[in-house]
Amino acid sequence: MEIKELKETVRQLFTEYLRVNGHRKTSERYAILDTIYSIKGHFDIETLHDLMLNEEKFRVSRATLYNTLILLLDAKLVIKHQFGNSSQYERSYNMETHHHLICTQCGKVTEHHNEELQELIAASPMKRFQMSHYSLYIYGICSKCATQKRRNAKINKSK
Amino acid sequence: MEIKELKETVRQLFTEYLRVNGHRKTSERYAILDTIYSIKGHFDIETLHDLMLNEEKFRVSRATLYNTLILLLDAKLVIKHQFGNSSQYERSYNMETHHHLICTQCGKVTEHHNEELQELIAASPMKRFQMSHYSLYIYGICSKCATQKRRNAKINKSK
DNA sequence: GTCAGTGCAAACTTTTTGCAACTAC
DNA sequence: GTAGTTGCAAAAAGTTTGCACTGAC
Repeated sequence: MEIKELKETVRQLFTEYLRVNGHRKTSERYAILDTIYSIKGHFDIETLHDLMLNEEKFRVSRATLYNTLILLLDAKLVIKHQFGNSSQYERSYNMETHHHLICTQCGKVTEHHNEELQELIAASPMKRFQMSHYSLYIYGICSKCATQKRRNAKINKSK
Repeated sequence: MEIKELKETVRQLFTEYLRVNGHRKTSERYAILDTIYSIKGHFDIETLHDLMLNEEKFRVSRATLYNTLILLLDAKLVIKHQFGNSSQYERSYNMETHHHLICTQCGKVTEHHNEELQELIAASPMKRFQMSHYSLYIYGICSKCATQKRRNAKINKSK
């Protein structure tokens, strides 16, 4: 799906969500949704705020960002992660499910695809619990940090 | 393993960790470790602080709790979660791997065991990434909240 | 005796809240 | 016109930091 088409679709979904739940259609809300669906990876409130200001020349308060994100989470158009210090968000409509590799050394987050795993998690039988979605965070050392570590070990050895 | 035996083991592991890394063996550190290994589920700093004060009659500052938890994380005797508002911690030595079911309605967290899933995740091939551990958070509605929801829906209907 | 570790309070960061002004309906 | 929404600033909540004092080595 093209980006323009995608944005149109989520905009419609959001409109429907707002209608059903009796919320108002404000320009801020649509501008936020639009910006979010221009971002490929994760983002936090700070980044979103700056991006809207610089790229879209649209200024919204942080309070509105927090408020709107609650709606978007509820509308299932965005998902929330909590690695790092601040909450991270990510667009979720039409996104392939993916898992997160988090480097405990440098904090870098990369995506990891594994269909077999996805299916097994989705099909995992849970007593008395209705799953809506899930997050898998895999912690470890990324290749860059591993190389660095080996290099440091070598230096220390030769000292 | 009995709880007393477990505490003794982790105490030895921690001692070894402190020795190797040139840290001092303080009564605070051992008291914290001991309290943590008395807690079965998750806890946050606040809870740990109160528990030490009330159960063990041991007063430590929050700063020391944060400092010590960094050591315990590094020593792999504790793992950290980030659901909810504050960071959650959990003892990790000799613990069965488990996944977390998080109710998006009431925030309640329960454990979920699934060996097949565990093994598949542990064996999942990842390019250029050395996994150390992982966390699987499954979001949804717990049975209690689901019942509540059905009840509310019924009331609204009959209105 | 020395310096890592501790407690305390202040600082900082992220998120929430109260309120006046605004605007979608 | 009314009530939901916004922006702002203040407050709250969680975590980190600076500094004087303490105690492990």
